[in-house]
Amino acid sequence: MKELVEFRAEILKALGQPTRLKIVDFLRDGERCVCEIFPAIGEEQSNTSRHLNVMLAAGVLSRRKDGLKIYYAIKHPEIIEVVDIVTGIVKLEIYGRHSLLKAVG
Amino acid sequence: MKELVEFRAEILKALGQPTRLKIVDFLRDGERCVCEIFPAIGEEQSNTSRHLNVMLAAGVLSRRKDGLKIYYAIKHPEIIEVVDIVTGIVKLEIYGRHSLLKAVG
DNA sequence: TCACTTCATGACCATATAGTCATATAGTAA
DNA sequence: TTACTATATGACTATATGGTCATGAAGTGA
Repeated sequence: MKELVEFRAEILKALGQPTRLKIVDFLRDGERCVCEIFPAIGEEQSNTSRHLNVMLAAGVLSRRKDGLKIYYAIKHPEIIEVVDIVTGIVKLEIYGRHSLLKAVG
Repeated sequence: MKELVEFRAEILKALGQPTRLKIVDFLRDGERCVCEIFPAIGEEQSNTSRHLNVMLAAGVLSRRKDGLKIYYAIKHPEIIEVVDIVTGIVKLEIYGRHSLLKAVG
């Protein structure tokens, strides 16, 4: 059986890729079909489909079928929290690096 | 210049690997030197060193030298938050899957 | 039936990653 | 100096990943 640490890593890894993060950002306001997602993030449909599947498998997204369209949504609101906290950390990091640059040169 | 989305992905990716997650878990209580970390997580010294470097570069860990030893610590308390939230999500996921298994057969 | 739309997937390629082993580097202490 | 400890890194291997292009599968509607 898969270890807890591997499940945790799988979720974080699923979120730790620029294209997938863009998808999560786009899904913030609610579910969207693939046909809306891939133009919004500027990626090919096939590539988008693969990334959606990675996040679906990790438990990051959920999926709903409606006729021809397949709607993906963020599965747990906690995912948004995680992404927001990380965004905050990045801002701290960037501020820190800029201050350092200023201090050095 | 690197995009914000890439910084965010870098942090999440740095956390999204079982060996690195074990390191973060071990560093919860405060800084530790490499010589404490690698036996604690059961990995080789060289491999541990590489993973520490990945997290250092991503801004997940900080580093402090003291004589021969190098102490690593979690750089931002928010990292712990992220990891904890993800652990919560995993528990929801595992519960969901088990319920499904029970419901199915 | 046929044409069309939406999404998933097979085949493939280039690159990245995790890990191992041996070695280099830096600091300590005799 | 020499010997030792702690950490980092070069060289390498096997596998994973992200992406593209072409095609398949499923649903819709004429």
